[in-house]
Amino acid sequence: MDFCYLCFAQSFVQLFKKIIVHINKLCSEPMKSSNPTLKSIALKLGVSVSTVSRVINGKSSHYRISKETELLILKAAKELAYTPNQLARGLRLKRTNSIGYIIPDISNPFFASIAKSVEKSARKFGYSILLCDSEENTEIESSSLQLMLNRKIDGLIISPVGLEVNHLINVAQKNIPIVLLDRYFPDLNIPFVTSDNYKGALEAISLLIDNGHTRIACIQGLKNTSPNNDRVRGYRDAHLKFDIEIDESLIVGDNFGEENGYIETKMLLKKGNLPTAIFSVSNLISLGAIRAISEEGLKIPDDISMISFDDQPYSRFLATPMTTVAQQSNQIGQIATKLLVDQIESNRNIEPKGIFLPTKMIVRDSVKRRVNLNLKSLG
Amino acid sequence: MDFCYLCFAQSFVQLFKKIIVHINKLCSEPMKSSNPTLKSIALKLGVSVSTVSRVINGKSSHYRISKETELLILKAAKELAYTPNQLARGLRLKRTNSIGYIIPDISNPFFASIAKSVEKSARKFGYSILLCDSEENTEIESSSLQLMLNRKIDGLIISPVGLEVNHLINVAQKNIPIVLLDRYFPDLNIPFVTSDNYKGALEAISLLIDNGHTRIACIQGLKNTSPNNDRVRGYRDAHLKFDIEIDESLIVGDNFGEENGYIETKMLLKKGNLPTAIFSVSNLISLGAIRAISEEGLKIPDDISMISFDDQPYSRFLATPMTTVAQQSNQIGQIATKLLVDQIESNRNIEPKGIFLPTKMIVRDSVKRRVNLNLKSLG
DNA sequence: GAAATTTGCGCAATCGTTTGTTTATTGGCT
DNA sequence: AGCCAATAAACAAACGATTGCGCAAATTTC
Repeated sequence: MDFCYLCFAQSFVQLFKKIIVHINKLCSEPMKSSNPTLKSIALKLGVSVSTVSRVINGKSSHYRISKETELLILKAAKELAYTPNQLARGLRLKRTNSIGYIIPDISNPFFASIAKSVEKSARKFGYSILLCDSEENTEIESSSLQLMLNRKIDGLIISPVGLEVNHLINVAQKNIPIVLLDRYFPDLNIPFVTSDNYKGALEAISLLIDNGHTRIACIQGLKNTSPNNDRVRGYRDAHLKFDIEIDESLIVGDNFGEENGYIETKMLLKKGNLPTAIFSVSNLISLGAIRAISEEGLKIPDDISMISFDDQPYSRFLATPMTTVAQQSNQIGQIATKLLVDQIESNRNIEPKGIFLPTKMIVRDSVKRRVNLNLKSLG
Repeated sequence: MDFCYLCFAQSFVQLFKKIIVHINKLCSEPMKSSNPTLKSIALKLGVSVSTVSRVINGKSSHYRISKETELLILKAAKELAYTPNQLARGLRLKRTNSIGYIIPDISNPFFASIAKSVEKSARKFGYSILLCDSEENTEIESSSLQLMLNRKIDGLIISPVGLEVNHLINVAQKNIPIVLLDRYFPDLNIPFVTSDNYKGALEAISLLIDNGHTRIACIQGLKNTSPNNDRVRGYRDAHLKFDIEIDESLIVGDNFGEENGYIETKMLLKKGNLPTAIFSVSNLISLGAIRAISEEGLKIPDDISMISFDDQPYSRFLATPMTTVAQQSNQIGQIATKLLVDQIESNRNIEPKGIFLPTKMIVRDSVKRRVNLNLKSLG
């Protein structure tokens, strides 16, 4: 093995480069007192980054790090108040411990209380929430979803606007866990959690009919969303069950907001042949309806009876304490989160399933008993 | 320069290693049809990753990329539906376009409606929201904050619990933009947005006094939070202004929840020497107070008058339409977000400032005019 | 026709972690 | 003395994007 100038020169150049790099590093080091990283701990202790990482992640024994070194590192980590950079972690691990949460209106108390339980459960499971309010707008929903995907959420909980589903199918196909909340798609094989809206509506209308009402208006929410569809279906089937003809002109409205309730009620009351009762499909609609009714100088339930979906803390304190169909918003949020986390952590070999939670009729004073000739003749 | 076996062997080994690595790469390539990255575009087109990055970021001209290459890359990006991995981006850029948002109770409609405007404004400015509900618990607040910092939020909007501020000072010292919302700390030099709670309360109590009330109970929210402090201060100063003695036993309660309102009202009503009016410091407290009052068989305003802080959509429809002090929740959220984004994008050479938004008295039917002997004798 | 400039793009380091693979050291055994 | 195994920790390659610097080839200039 003779000495060789060429090779020597080459390796010398290599070495030189490395030295330069090193010097640069060292020079830039003093500046970087900002955030403690694995590197700063490693540097301080003269060990390697990997060793620090292993100790911090509690893998010392598996990688045979000596107790001595371990304690040293742990101590330094505490001193520097080290916390791992979750961006870097997420990048490497392909797992961010965050879940996306998209709802149509966070200011709607119904969604707000669900949001509370979702956030709480998620936190319990160690996940953070990335929030988006879609404003019942498919485009906002879709673009926000994309943003969340770019942020590499581990899963998605969404109350979709519902008119467009391609972006959701897309997510499911990418094998990203997803749970629908409140609104679902019967044709899609995506797990969901919602109230048994059909049964809730059926009971509500039955109650009205039992009390002698046959002309019952239904103020709808957003058409083609499952809660609305199911509630309207319950409305219809109750009529069928009691053999009462449905007056299609009494099924009105097209969104879940207060304005909708107000306008539609106004119009109902201006027309002749008044309904004797109103079935309002959401709490916000009810507020609008109440406004219209009181503006027209009518009284609930004397002039017109009313049942509202969604129970709220204030429902019992309204001018006429409202008879409502209560949903278990707490449960909905909790179960949805659990379902999602299960999917995430089991690498989704779970069969997607839909869950319907029972509703509860809360009878107060907004329904008046009515002597009804039609029913009598039926009997 | 002679030939040298040792050197040759060494470099040969090196080369061989590299080749192995390369083969591995190539073999793993077909698997990776998952998410399009800069690399996959680069590979497909036979250009370098950097070139793709520059084109995608619209820096083609600055880096003299030919129109031809640019179009090719743009086309491929569209075909593959490329979207940048925000984790990687954030890691490199030290900027995530996300802001942390911590509130004590998202199910409280007051906070829910602020949340709505915060989310909306943030989205408008191109930021995503990381949400946390602290449940009025300092520890949850503090640990969630740490989590958000680890996720490298660009800034923080928080309605702090308020009993402990070290974690907030910490954030400010790290030069991370922060805006306090609803609750602020007079002693801390941190920007905030809140209602003029003092003036709102002053007006409310003045209204009550004008109507002949002198025994006015005040049901407080969480002590030592600025909204509570300022409202109670308003309560006191109104008494001072009208030269009415303050009965300390009428200032009760200790949190913003419904239960608190219920219990404290119950106790007030059980004691002798009833107050003639109640000033309730939050909407939830009012609901509890109403519950207690109706349970005791009393009527608002005939038996007892009431003014509540926070106006809600339902306030006007309550059994007795409630006279309230309305806050501009929409504005609060918007301004707080704007303030934060300004800080973030200007590298915070902005002088921290506090903003007080005016409240508005909404007079309804919950205050009864009262002939008051004390006042007469005063006059 | 050589030198200087421009054009077009690639190399390689970096952000902070994680983890499979090496390397160096030591002690034990024959 | 020589070999093997165990121990303790470092090396280096990812994850995906950004960016300063540098290098060829093509073009212009003198």
